This record gives sequence, structure tokens and C-alpha cells, in this order.
Amino acid sequence: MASGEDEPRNCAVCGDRATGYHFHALTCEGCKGFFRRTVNKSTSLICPFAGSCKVNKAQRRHCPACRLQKCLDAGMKKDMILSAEVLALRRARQVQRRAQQASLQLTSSSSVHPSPALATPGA
Amino acid sequence: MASGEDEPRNCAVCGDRATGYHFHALTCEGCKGFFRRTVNKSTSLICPFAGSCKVNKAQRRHCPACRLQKCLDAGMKKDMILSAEVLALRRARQVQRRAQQASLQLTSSSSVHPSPALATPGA
DNA sequence: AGCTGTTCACGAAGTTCA
DNA sequence: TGAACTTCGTGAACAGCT
Repeated sequence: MASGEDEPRNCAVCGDRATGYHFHALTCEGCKGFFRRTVNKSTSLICPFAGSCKVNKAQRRHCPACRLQKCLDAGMKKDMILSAEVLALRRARQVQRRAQQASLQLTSSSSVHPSPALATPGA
Repeated sequence: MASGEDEPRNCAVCGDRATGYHFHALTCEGCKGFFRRTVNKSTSLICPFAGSCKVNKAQRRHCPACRLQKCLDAGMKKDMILSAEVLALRRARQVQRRAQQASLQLTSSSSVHPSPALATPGA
């Protein structure tokens, strides 16, 4: 039992196909990105109606205010979003990694492959 | 099937070539701009005829009243037009952006040391 | 494997100007 | 008025960390 059982896994916000849990709720990629982008700018969101817009796959782009509200209702949490500090640290490490990778590549290529091109530069 | 099928994509209002969805309807650039400009002044629009004017590319400018009516019939929604508040906010942000850009330019050009330490990647 | 952020092409808003 | 343009929100694909 429960072998080939394919769960629907619908987005808790708009009903589109969910790709997993994002910020504590089962959502699609669209609502995932929307929440990260929008939750900090929530002050500038105003629903032109009474705040009761339908939020489904087709109409989710029409009213960001109601979409964000539904995100919050679905249990999405803004404190799951990585802080700027953490991101800065992550980026610094990435730079380090890349630099190290590059130097490693140079080392290995110069020691293993004695590139012949450098031997006779100007013919 | 659906191989080289080129969709007509005609404006739902006047039949001109549509450039995409505008305010919830597939329309041309002309009807898009017309709708945004006109929909708020709809009260002052009166058809001199029976309100059954033909609206096509050649005659769409003749009767704004009937053109607007056809826009609404095509499903164009006035609440898709950004509110004055949102626009004001957007403009304020643009002013900020430009000011910041200018100050950055001044800083970089007036600074003596070309330190690349400040990493501000794509915002 | 699962969940972060990042990237980037695209669609649909507004803006400009002849 | 509307063709051309700028701007920016979207979300699929991708990369990195745990």
C-alpha cells in the first residue's frame, strides 16, 4: 500500500502544483518566490477591493495584497527568510570557494599539463 | 497539430493586431492606451448615434463612447489600472533611485582610491 | 532528498513623444 | 492617439547548503 500513491500536493495559496514546503507551507514555485519578494514590502500593498480577491493560478497575479494575505493565512512565515547578514556571509564564502577552485585549477593544469602553447609564444 | 500555427492575436476591441493582454483582454496598443486614458471619464461620453457604432481599426477613433463600451464588453477591467497611490509611491521610489545613482556616481568619480571592496551586485 | 537563495527571460503595467 | 520604450513583478530552472 501507499506505493504508487501520488498525492495531489496542491499549493495552499493558489492551488497550483506544489513543489514542496516553502517557508512552512506547501506551495508552488510562484508563491514561494512571491512571498520572499513581497513580504518585506507589505506596507505598499493595497487591495483595490475589500481584500476578498480570489487567489488561484489564473488570478494570483492580479492582487498581490490578497495573495500575500493568503500566504500568511496558509502559515508562511517571514522569519524563515534568510537575513541579509546570513546572505552576506554565504556570498563571502562563495567568493572564497570560487577563488580556491580557480587557483586549484591553475595549479593542476600547470603541473599535469605542461601547456605547450606557453613554450613557444611568438613563432 | 499546433505546429506552425500562428495565432491571429487580434484585438478583441477593434480587430487590429494585438500585442498581448492588457487589463485582462487581448488588445492592441491603441485600445490599451485608450482604455487607460478614457475609462475614468466615461461619464462624459455620449454616443451621438444609437450606441451601435462599428469599432474597427479604421473607425475606432470616431466614437469613443462605443469604443469604451466595446472595451468593457471585451472584458477590460478598470481596476487593473494602477491607482494614483501606487503610482505616486512608484515615482517616489524612482526619484530615490535616481538620487542614489547620482550620488554613487559622484562618489566613485571623486574618490581617490578605486577600492572595489564595496560589493553591490545586481539589486 | 529537501529547502534555501539566485538567475534570467518574459509579460504586462506605465511613460514618452511625434 | 498610439508606436516605441522603460520598468519591474513573475516563476521556471538552477546552484548551494544541511
